[in-house]
This record gives sequence, C-alpha cells and structure tokens, in this order.
Amino acid sequence: MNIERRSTGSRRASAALVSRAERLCHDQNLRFTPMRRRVLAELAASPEPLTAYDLADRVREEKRVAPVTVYRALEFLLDAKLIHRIVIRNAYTACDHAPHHDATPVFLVCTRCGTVEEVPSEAFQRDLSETIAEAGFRPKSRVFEIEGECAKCHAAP
Amino acid sequence: MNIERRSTGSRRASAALVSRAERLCHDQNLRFTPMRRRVLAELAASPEPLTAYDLADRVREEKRVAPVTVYRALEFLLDAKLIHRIVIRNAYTACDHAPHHDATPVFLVCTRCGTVEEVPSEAFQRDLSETIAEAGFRPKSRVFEIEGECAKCHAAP
DNA sequence: AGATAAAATGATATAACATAACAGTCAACG
DNA sequence: CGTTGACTGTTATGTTATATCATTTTATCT
Ligand SMILES: [Zn+2]
Ligand SMILES: [Zn+2]
Ligand SMILES: [Zn+2]
Ligand SMILES: [Zn+2]
Repeated sequence: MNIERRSTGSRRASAALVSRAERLCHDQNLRFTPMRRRVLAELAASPEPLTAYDLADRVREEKRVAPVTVYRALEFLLDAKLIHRIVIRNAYTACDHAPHHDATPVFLVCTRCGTVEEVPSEAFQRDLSETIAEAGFRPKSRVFEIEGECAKCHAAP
Repeated sequence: MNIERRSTGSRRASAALVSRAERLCHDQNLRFTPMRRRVLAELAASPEPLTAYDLADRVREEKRVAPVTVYRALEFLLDAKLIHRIVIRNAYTACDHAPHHDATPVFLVCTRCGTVEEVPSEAFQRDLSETIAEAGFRPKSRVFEIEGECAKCHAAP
C-alpha cells in the first residue's frame, strides 16, 4: 500500500495551499477573510502543528489579536476541511490534500522533530468499520494519532 | 461534567476491579495507597470517563484534595495500565480488561450518553503497522478514538 | 445610494485542564 | 533510633478553550 506524504518541509507550498483555499472558498461561497487567510498561511508555513496561542503570537507581530479571534478562524478552517486538529498536541496543522479524502486520515506525529505526516486510512477503516458496525455503534468522527519517531529522525544521529 | 447515578451493578463491578488492582499492585511491588484506591474506585464506578477535576470534586466530599493530588494518582494508574486516558474528552476511564491486551484498543465514545466502549484492535493495527513501517515511522504510542452514537442510544427515542 | 440584516471581529472576562516548586508526612530498612 | 525515598499537601502558575456583549464590515434589498 502506498503512502501520500505531506510535504511538511517545504514552505514554498504555503502560497499554493493558500491560493487553493481561496479558490475553494470562492467556489463554495465561503468568506476567506484576511484573518482566516493569515492563520492558514501560518499553519501552511509551519513544519509542525501550532497551537491557537502560537498562532496568536505570530499574527500579533503585525496586528494585535486576541486568542478568541484565532479560535474563530480555526473553527472556520476546520469546517472547510482546510486544516486538521492534532488532538494529542492541542494543535492545528494545514491539510494539503485537495480535495480532501473522505476517510479520516491517520496522523503520524514525530516526538523528536514534531512534524506530522498524514496517511490516508481507507483500507484500515473498512475493517474497523465492520467491527464497529457489529457493536451497533454509529461513528461520527474519529481520531487516529500515532506518536513515534519519523524516518528522518530515526536515520539521524 | 454531568453526574450520573451509579447502579448497584457498577458498584459491585467497581469493587471487583479495585481488588484486582490491589492484587496486581501487590504482585508488582507497587504501592496501592488510599488516594490511588479512591481515584480508581471513582473511575470504576462511573459509567463515563471523568476529568481530573471531576475526580477532585468527588474525593473532596470526604476529604479535602487538590487537583494535583488527583493528577498524581492518575499518573500512577496510567503507568500501571489500570486506567486509560480518553484524549478527545480530557478524561480518564478504568480499564476492566485483565490482564491488559498488548495492542492499543480503539475507544468508542458516545456523544449522547457519554459512555466509552473499549474494543481490541489487533487486526486494524496489523494493517496499519505495515503501512507505517513502509514510511519508516517507529510508533511509540497511539490514540484511536471514535465519536458517535452507541447502540443503546441509537435504539432509544 | 441608504437602510437593514447577517457575518465577522474586537475586547474583556472566565472556565477548564495541567504542571511547577517546595514543604511536610510516613513507612521501610539497616 | 535515624536515614532514605516515596507519597501527599499547599500554593502558585501555565496552558488551552469558551462566554458575552459591543463594534465593524459585508451583503442584500429597496
Ligand atoms: Zn487532510
Ligand atoms: Zn522527526
Ligand atoms: Zn484497557
Ligand atoms: Zn450512548
């Protein structure tokens, strides 16, 4: 099974990701405001997930902003499926899969460098879904997050 | 968080779980102190996961206790694999699988009644592990949590 | 354009979850 | 005994997230 990798290392992708988001919002009649753009750009430029307070600090360098404003932007971006929340980090990361796959991805979170890789999970979820269906459980949302050491860090000294 | 009445059944199960924990700690030369016993008993008696502050409130009814004391008990119980942390709830739940399975379980968290069901995930993890290994990622810990509606709630009006 | 309704943001406060730092207590062991 | 190490108490603070209401911006309709 092959794996799509998030190019977390490349900051050049940030501009592309933001303009893609802009098109996507325009097509869906969603308002891609300066604040939302700014928050997404910061996330897209960061190799690791950022907390709401991290984001507030970064945005604040050019304009005073309260955490709640960042939370509102994050909520919009989550709804638009432009970003993900990494629950085990209480942090947020841009999604560069477009259009977004349906199944909730699995996130591989490196304990050394902090990067997050997003892995599609269709195959696993098929099996899991059967088991869950047998239990009569109706899933609405899922969190699959794995902490460990990424390939790069493992190779490093 | 909300307070739910405990059934006689869960109290009985709670006692069994606590004495099992007592034996387990004795065998491993771990100190099963009154505070740890008390915290585990509260978790075992609760049909849904409890936060550290929920626990502090409950223990406080008989003895003044600070949140940090509860956190210390929780840390011990987590290390001893007697409880689990439900990350999407910032809450803790007793584990009644003894001895504990090796694979990280999948937790099914009901959005209506709040109960948590723990299901083994060997098959799921086998597939997942292969894919992850291909990416060179060395997993250390995992979170698999699914929110939805449990069978009981789905049947109810 | 001007009125108006809806959406977004600003500002302040507070809730909820978690850890740091240090002092006191208690049981085990030589 | 007295020392040691583990546990607990106490206070303070850090971190993440939400509530509330005022103000500004944007879209929509005369
Ligand atoms: Zn994605
Ligand atoms: Zn790494
Ligand atoms: Zn368990
Ligand atoms: Zn339910």
